[in-house]
Amino acid sequence: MPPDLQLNRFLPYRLNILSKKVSLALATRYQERFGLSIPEWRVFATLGQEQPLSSNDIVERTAMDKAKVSRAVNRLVAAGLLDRQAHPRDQRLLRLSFSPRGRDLYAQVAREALAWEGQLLSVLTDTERAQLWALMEKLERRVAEEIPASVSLSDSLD
Amino acid sequence: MPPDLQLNRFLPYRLNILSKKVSLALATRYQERFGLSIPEWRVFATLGQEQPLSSNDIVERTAMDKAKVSRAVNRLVAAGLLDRQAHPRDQRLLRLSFSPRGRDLYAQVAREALAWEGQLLSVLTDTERAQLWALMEKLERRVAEEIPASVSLSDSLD
DNA sequence: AATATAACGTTTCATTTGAAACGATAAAAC
DNA sequence: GTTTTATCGTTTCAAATGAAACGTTATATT
Repeated sequence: MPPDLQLNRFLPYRLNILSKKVSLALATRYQERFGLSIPEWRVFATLGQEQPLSSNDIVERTAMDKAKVSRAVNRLVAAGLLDRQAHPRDQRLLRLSFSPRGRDLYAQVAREALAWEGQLLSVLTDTERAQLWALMEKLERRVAEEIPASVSLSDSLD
Repeated sequence: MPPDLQLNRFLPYRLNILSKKVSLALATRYQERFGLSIPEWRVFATLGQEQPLSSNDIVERTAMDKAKVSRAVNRLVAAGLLDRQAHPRDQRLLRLSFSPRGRDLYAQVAREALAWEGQLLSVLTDTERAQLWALMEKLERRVAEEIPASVSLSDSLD
């Protein structure tokens, strides 16, 4: 008897679809309004958390691979949105930070991203939001144990 | 004052990371054990739900674009895992179904996928699982309203 | 019926991707 | 202090990607 795999009740599948829809809806906005690609937005948002960061810091925080980060950073620097300096004590590292224009743009994009998230989450009560975070954290911890140590998160996924 | 966007409390970001980890953990298994790429596995799993299907049916059900589906189907047919016939009443459509070997392989892969999902979900109680489905469904319905009609889900995402 | 329009799946082609090689710098081993 | 090993970021190159063009078949319009 074949196993009964119901795709629309299969967590990896549903998670992929939901994540894709959310990313797409949001990406459409900041691409059209701010001219940022997804990798660029991710670099940007990461620097919004903490500055300065090296490229490698961004790789670790975003699960993008280092070539992709390198390219996104180069585009942002070329666009005058980031400043790139050498780290004074370790010449291998970059010290990436917002330029004045970058900081302004970040403020705009972040404001809009938060507003958008608010609209999305408005279908959930406070209790449900708390549940959502708790569930996602449990799953994330569990799946981290499942991932073979040899595999990098930044590996290709489809 | 800049908006306070905490990335690890920003749903699109966390959803992306979780989905990526889950897909990666699972993909690693069926790539190594069964030689299936992610697009191939998705075609396979879709046919596991219902047979026969046209390529276009698979496009709609998986949110992959039609070129990707075309390629995955061709590889699976070449590997002797799928049968491809012309639809009797509409020559434009394919009638895709498992070959005998494909059906056997699907049974194996599906069994393993379900077992793996079971391990993942074992960190949640029955109540929590029910919550998870309910929350994901609410979010998915909400985000569907947000996506501009002009944008296709199968568009590039990163 | 003849013509125009639309739908399906493949192919083409320019772009994106990421694994691996690379040069440059720093840390570790000896 | 010299040599080896490791780390950081860029570049290279082959493979994957998807938008658009295409050939084929079906449907709509006239």
